[in-house]
Amino acid sequence: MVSERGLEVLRVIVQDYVASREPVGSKSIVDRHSFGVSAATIRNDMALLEDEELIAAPHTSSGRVPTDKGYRVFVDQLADLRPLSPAQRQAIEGFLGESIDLDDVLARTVRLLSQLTHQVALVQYPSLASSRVRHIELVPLSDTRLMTVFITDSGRVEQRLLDIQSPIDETFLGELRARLNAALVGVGLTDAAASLTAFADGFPPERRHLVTQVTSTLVEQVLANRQDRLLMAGTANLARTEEDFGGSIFPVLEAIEEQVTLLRLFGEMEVETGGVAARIGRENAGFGLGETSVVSSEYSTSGGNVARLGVLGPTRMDYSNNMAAVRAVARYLSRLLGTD
Amino acid sequence: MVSERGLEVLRVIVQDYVASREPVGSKSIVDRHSFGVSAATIRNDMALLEDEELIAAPHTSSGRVPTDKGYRVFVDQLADLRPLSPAQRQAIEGFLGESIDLDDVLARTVRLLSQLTHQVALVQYPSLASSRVRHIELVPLSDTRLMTVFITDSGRVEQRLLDIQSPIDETFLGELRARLNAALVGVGLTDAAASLTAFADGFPPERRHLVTQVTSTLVEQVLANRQDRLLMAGTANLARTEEDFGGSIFPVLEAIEEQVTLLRLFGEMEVETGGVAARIGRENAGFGLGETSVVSSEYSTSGGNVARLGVLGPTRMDYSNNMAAVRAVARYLSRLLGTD
DNA sequence: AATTGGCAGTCAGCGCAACAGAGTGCCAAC
DNA sequence: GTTGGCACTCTGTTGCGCTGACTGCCAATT
Repeated sequence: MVSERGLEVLRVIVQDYVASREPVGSKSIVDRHSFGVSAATIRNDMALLEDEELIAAPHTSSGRVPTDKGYRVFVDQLADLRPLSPAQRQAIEGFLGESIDLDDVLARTVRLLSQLTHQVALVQYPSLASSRVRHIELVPLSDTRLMTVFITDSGRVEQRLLDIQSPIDETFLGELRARLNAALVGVGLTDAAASLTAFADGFPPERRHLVTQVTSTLVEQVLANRQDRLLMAGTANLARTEEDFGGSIFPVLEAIEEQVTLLRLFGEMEVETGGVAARIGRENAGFGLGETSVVSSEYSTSGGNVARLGVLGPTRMDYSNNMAAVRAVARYLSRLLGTD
Repeated sequence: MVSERGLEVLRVIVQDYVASREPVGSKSIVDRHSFGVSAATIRNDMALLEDEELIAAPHTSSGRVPTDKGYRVFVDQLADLRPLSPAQRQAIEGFLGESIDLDDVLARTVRLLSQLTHQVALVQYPSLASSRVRHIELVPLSDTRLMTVFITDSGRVEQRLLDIQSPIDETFLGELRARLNAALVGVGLTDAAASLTAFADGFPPERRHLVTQVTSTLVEQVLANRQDRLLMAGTANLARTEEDFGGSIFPVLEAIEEQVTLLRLFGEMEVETGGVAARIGRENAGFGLGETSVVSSEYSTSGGNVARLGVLGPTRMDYSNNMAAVRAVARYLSRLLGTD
């Protein structure tokens, strides 16, 4: 069994390795940290840690490096998430405080997060599964063009253009608008599609065609809204930390472009201590990201929607700092969007 | 002076070097191409090409590599832009043909272009400097929330949310909407901001506050619209071609994230032969992209707006293929958006 | 004047051997 | 449980010589 001091040794191995990118040996541990014991003792502890597969030696005679399992223990038991400094805190508030609308808030958030962590930052748009229709607007642009605008109570707005055959009858458009809103405002997105498909039935045959065109466009908009989107920033950090990705960042860049992968990954993350979750190294192998870790947390909006935000980087990353930053930003964002 | 055959030698050096990534020597040239002369003769030609600084030798005794100037001559005089194959052409039409709206067209375009060229693809949103206001819509969302929607004749739609103090008077809102549209529809974006600042003067003092709030939001939207945006795809290709970027793709990823840089670069590009322009290697040094080339072309929309689209990759890229692809996509896109 | 074969010279890349340095594992002693 | 000591292992570096690829030049040829 690994002793108390053994875990402490694991902690400094993780810390030193993350800081220096070099395998850490028993000698350098006693030099840099005051354990009050000799290098030989540390060596004994390290032998135990190696038995538990928490650390490993790249070559027969070199220092040790944390394994994925070692990082896991570090994250779960050893990392101290000290709160951000007041200055950092103030930076967050100052930076996000000036935002105009939801898009702007999230765009600022993702940049902020990448600056705080020096990693690739990810922010998921609030999932709209549980949000409701707030308003539907039909705007005639010309004789044969119509714009449909679709607004949810989480502040998301989506518009689409629509070409129609016959010239638009303004009066009828007003009636259609009123009836659409009457039928849909307050309805959850999951049910909205169903309501829409039956909607045209209540109209006289000569109107059906137009109404069906409009409702099917709206159905598309509902479905498009359900698909989550992802914002990203800080991809240049991948080049900086390239060696840590086992030689090539190609699969990482691919996953980033293929947002679906990252969304699935987010979806599999569970909330853990302090609301911050981490997926480490090979735990992501199924996504082609075996040398990559993701740290994420949930945030919530006034509508009761939840979404995730986090950072992605090499397995060898500064978990303490990144988890603290993710937690702080998630909390602040929840507060900002909650008092809506 | 460089002879006719000398230029032919330059062409095969560029082609072979791009294909193999290895300096090409006189022997391999006579082996792979039928010049009908001996290696010594080719060597004489190569000596001349070197005098003109069109090629260079990495080491005293190795094959030659094109210089930036060599690529420039290749692009301007030697590259044959054979049209795409019917199959490729059909792929373009099939892929872009199904698009729904402007956003969707451009998103598909950029992905298509990166697939055709295996490089990072860039598509600029149509510059709105020369486009006009088509419609303004004010949508009350609740007692104290208003959404402003701003539509241009190039099909761009932008919305913003607005909190106001006093409850909204629906009738007045209708009047405001009508007067805004009367004053602005058809006005160019460059003049719209000016019209808006004076707009509130025509209203009674008790209405001024609300009107000013609305108009200043609209001014913001006008200005935001003038800022060009850029879509990108295929960044994973940077990892594939990494060695060609002098070791690190960091500055490239940085420039990509800092869209302003790329937009300035686009802005400096002149149209050349066949409508396709290229900026090669050190010509981009001012942007921190000294080992990067950009191939781009213009496309136009029905509103008379023009914007650029292109690809970005290492100096050592397949200019023939990329220029042909950029030209074809730009032409097809112009046709698609022109018959609007 | 252009082309050619021949030949000496240059340099990168590779394999090999030797070496220094860092770190471990183990053991006997405390 | 802890410590100092010692033999052992392995990496990374350096120096050396060799090979192969190419060039540059020259004198001969067409």
